[in-house]
Amino acid sequence: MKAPRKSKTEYNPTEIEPKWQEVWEKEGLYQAEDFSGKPKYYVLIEFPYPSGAGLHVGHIRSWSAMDSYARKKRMEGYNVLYPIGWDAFGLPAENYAIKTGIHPSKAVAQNISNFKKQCKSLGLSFDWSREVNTTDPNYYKWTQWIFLKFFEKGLAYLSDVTVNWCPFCKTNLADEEVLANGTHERCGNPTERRMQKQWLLKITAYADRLIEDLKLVDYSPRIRIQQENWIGRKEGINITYPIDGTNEEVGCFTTRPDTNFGATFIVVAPEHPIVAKLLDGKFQISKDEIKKIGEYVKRAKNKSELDRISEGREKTGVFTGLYATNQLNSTKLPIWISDFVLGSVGTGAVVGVPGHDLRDFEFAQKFNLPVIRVVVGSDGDTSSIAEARQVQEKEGTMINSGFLNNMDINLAIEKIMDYLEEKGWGKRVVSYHLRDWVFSRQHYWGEPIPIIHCPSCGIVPVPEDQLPVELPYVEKYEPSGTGESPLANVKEWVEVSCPKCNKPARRETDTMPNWAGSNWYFLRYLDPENNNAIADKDKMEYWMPVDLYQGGFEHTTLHLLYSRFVYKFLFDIGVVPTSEPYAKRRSHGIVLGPDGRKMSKSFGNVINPDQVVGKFGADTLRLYEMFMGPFDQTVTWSIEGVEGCFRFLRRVWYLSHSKISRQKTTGNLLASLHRTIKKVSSDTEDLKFNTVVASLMEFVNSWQGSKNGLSKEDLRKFLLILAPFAPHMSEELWQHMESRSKNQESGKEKHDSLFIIHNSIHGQSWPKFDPALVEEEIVEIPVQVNGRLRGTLQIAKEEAGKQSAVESQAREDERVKKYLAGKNPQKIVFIPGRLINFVTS
RNA sequence: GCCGGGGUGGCGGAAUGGUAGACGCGAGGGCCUUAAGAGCCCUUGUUCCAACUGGAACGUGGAGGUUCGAGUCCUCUCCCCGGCACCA
Repeated sequence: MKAPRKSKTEYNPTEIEPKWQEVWEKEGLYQAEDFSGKPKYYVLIEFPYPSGAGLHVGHIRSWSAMDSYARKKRMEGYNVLYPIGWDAFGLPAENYAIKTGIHPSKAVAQNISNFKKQCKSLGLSFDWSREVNTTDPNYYKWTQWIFLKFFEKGLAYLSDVTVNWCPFCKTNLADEEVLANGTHERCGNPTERRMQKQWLLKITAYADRLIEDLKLVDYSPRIRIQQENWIGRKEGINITYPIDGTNEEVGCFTTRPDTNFGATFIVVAPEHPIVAKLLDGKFQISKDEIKKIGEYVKRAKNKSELDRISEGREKTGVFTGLYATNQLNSTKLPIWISDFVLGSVGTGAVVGVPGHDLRDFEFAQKFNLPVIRVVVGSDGDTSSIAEARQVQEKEGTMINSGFLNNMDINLAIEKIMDYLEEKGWGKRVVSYHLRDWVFSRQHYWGEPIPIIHCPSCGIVPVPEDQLPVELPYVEKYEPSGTGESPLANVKEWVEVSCPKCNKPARRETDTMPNWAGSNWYFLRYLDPENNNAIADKDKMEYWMPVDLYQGGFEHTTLHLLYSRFVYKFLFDIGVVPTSEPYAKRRSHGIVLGPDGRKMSKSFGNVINPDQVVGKFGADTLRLYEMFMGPFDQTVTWSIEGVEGCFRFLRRVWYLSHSKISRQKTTGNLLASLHRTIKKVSSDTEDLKFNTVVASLMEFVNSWQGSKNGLSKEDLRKFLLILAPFAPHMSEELWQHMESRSKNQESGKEKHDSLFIIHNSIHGQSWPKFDPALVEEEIVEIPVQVNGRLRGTLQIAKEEAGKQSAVESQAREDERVKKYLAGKNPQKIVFIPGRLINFVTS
């Protein structure tokens, strides 16, 4: 065949890619249409924090995969919404401002423009007309509005919370800023914990619904399980123990009341109310003891992370001198104080059952408290107190437990709960691992909390018509040094008059956490310019819920849970139309550097996507990111792999110019095309992008190996299924074909994009496969003797379904004969069209 | 410790309980070329027996089990990664 002109055979992505990006943008190809008659499909990716480092190849993995998915959906006739925006509040911008004096908004704008440029150079089909930015006052006006609604409904409240404090930097720290050894990541000094008034959101009020409604959505199992575990719902009972010689009692939460006959002590947290009363001298204990207790409590409360880590699990504690009574068996339980009991968990007090709980056992050992065994495990171990191995069994039988004896523990749990409730000694309760959500930050670069503190009226919400409370422009971003946000230093902003009584008052100077803006951004895409509401109701009605939400595993617990909570709240107050925001959630694995380590500047293993695009083009990069490995698993970057994808595309380019037949596509190649259409269709739907790419490659291999090549009609079909994965090249080749055929007809120059669906003569839409062609004419049937492969038959499709035909032909095979050795099989397993197995023994 | 994910050639990885290793990379050989590059063709799990056609055994972290048949299902166990971590 004649070699085509060089310019046509040379695959030059850097030339064709920017060209089509410009055309697509000019024609607004990816703008979603509100209220379109087509079925809607909302694909959501997690909007990025626009860091100074630019796009990470990890972003690109997720976004180009979803881009392919969105493109395919469009080609199938859906009205697809695939938007992007910027989650631009956050510490890095603030730290950068402290270092350089450059205002965060300026740095952020710069980073966004860089991100945008990078996105566009990848040909991602985002609807840029709906771009949102959490730091835009028109956006955060609504973040603040949501807060006011929470406040109005009593779900936002102020409370004393322990915070991480760096005494050296004089600032509060987020948990992420405190290293595992308890030091501040920036300055390396030990951090402390101290109490501070903070705003909290009552997410615990939604705990049950957040679990329950997981049934309504399609999340992958591991995501669902992680959410359930994070919420950590536990059914148990609060048992009360009267304190001897007082009118006081102490309540302990437990999930294992069956073991209560084995209780030998009670431990309360240093924060427990009874401790304060003790120190106030409300009970009859000596001054010396009070002093001792006071010292322990003080030490425990001030204990820094560093101290706690260095102590490990070593138990500490102090005896209060008080005893409580276990009303079940009238045992006296000494009351101790120890910091292994957390004030914020359960009732802040635990009943010690050292025979059946590891921590209680360690505590008992340390302070010589008795250990009683009340459950026998399935191993029949009844070892006595002295050698008691600590056991936290899941099943077993009760002993030493009065009326519970010989019962299965699960039955015993029910029985004793009934009994305790009947006697008025306990009350069934549900406890959660989930805590209320601390919603204050003492930083500059966040949404101001729209609250005013008035000396006479107290806490006063900023009236809605005064939103947004804009972040003032400041000169200094350094923390105030008192633990307040830098905003506290902006006198003219802080000092306002009270909206209620008009007297002088002060603004709240705390700002919201990074999560605030990202809780509801997917709603703003639906109506980004709206000044009267979060978004127009009809638009939300049309688009919600998000059909597919795709993001990283690291956001499974926090962001996903928080945003579901906020959305449910908005549903309850009638703002949004559905009870769950995301119909389907899938997560992707992270991309590691070529050395198998997490990409990081300090390792020098960061892959710069711009360089890859510059060398190989966006199509290659996108294809490779999907080919690397299973979408939901961690993958390692490989430069050789990128080259392989480039080679593949170049081969497509070459074959499209050279191996085209005037006749219809025949035989294997035709069957291969239809099989590929089938595979690409279903695997894309299942987000199995690595095998999508593999099947495209497989097809191109058979194209290359074919005698006559593809017909033009079938080349079009191939380009259509390639298009979501290599959009630029597909469009270029498509247009090239169009102009060749149309120039002959009409000489018309401009042609419709491959991505526009209309019922043209070429049927520009996602191609359908012919089921008849997908089936092989001649199939291979493996023949086994005793489950071992001894031969394969080539047999016509319709014959392969008949046992008689397959069996007789199989018996003819020399090797099969040899292994049967003249014996008649005792059994023949025949799976029609799949396999035959002779069983002789 | 708890929860989750994973372990398959030299490497990344395929595989509705039914021919393990698709596809890509790497490697070896050949063609093309003045040469280099690119491209094209062949080979490529291990071991052994054959010797150019082929055949056998072993083989999916390990040990058992279910099954005509197990990478896939069950039990136990080891290792790696991620998250949480004294949560009663």
